[in-house]
Amino acid sequence: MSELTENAFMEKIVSLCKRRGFIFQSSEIYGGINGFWDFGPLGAELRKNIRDCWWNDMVRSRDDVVGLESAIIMHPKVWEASGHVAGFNDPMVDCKVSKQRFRADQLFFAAVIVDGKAAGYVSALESEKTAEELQEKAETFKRKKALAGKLEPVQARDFTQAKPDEIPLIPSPATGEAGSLTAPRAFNMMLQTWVGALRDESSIAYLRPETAQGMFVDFKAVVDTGRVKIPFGVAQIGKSFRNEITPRNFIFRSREFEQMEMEYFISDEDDWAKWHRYWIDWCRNWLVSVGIPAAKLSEYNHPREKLSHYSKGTTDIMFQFPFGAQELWGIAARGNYDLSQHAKFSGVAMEYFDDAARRRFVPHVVEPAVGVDRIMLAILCSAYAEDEAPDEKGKMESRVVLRFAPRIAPVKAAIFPLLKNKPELVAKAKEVRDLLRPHLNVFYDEAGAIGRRYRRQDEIGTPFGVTVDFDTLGEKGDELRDTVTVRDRDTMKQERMKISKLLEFLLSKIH
RNA sequence: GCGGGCGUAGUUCAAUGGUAGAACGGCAGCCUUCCAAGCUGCACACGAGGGUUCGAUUCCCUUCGCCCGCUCCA
Repeated sequence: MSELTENAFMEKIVSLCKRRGFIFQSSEIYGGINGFWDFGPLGAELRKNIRDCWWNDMVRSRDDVVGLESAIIMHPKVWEASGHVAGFNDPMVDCKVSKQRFRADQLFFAAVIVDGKAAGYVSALESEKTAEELQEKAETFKRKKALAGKLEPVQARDFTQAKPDEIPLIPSPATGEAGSLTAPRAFNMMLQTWVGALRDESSIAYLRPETAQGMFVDFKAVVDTGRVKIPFGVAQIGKSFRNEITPRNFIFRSREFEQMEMEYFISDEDDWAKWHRYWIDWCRNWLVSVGIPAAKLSEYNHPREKLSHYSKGTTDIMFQFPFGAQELWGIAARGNYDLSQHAKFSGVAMEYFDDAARRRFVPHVVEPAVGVDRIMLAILCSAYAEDEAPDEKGKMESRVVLRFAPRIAPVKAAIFPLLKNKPELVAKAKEVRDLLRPHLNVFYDEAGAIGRRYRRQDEIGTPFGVTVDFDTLGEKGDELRDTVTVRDRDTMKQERMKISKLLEFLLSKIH
């Protein structure tokens, strides 16, 4: 696809999601708020299905994974231990001309002083020889300006020490020209609030930027009570918050999002790479099981030099979004960094005692982390299709259809009376609805021509349409009495079956 | 956060310095024996705030939001 059609494709997804009640801009009546989304009736169903599938497959179907729901707001020290507080408080400086951004404490500058008078400023980024670089730049500066006199040795300072009246005079390391640098600003990606009656430094708390820390902080509690044996995992689904500078690409990057994370604890002597691979494969298979085509998935291994010092390896499962291949699921081997950090900060030993080996150790961890929102978007992008369907007169017309995997579809089956002005059809159709409703999310619709009703369901991805017609009532004899037609969303083919077989049939297709 | 583009019914679009139309969609009714049929009726919009003006959806400013490109993504 060309760039234009990729963008057009996204716009179709966005407007379908709005039109059919999957996704709304948050607070729309007040003009909206950037980076937050609401999920309408069908969106809420779709997300519930995503969460339920994950939870069933990740937790309930396994002997070695247990669930957890930790609080969104935790003790502020959690985020000091995890590194989020320090990592988020770096003051940053923007160059308005080059659009580059620098950490203020890594951007150095010095006044050029000739014969005791300040002639201007030079700047350089932190390196092994920042001082020499500044000295050389000062000499070049003096030569270019043809200044006579004695150049004093430069005194390097970092940008956090720049006085407000100096900032406009300091050249950008990117352009060499002064006047384009902003004052240092702190970019703290954590949303914060105050807990309790007082609003001061001591009452600051953060909305979690990831759910993972809950599993680490509660590690001992789970081990002591959960009857778990290494290797084992702790899984959690929940909202997380990051004050993203640029939320973009619909729900791909937002400020409030929902994560599904699992920390798989293994022995420090176990082969982490084996488990890393195991979970990458598990995640890929799971994605395929919810209807994401394997052909749109790829893997990206983070290069060693870019990994955090504690990380042994991180692999992202990438999905080919309309706006490019982007991270969908990150599988990180985090060593024992997190547990060790919490042991250090809390003073509580984060160890596991291996009864068989009579040995105590800090487990290592492999973490598959994914967002409900990104999976939802990947599913929507994978499912969207336009094909041809015949109209009443047999003429081909284009049809919009969401080809959701049945297990993920918000509505599993729609129930229709062929005509709504025939009370017998309506009554029978409602009977069928009531038969299925305790087991499946079904939708009853009698408004409009039957073809229109099929199309409406196509657009929201309902895999099956069940129609009650005159044959159901026995118009053509007992052979067909109490049979209905079941129409397949993708093939548009119909199959007639006994109402008594209907539930069994649908369940077999859906699970 | 920076630069560019854009904000009109649910959606996709039109028109206009004198307070807005269409198509599709929605709802109700009639009709209709399987793929968006037809007829009738109904509801629904100028993102927000300020300014200029006798009068602003239209011009200007601000703001919010969306899209694109940078940046960011620990």
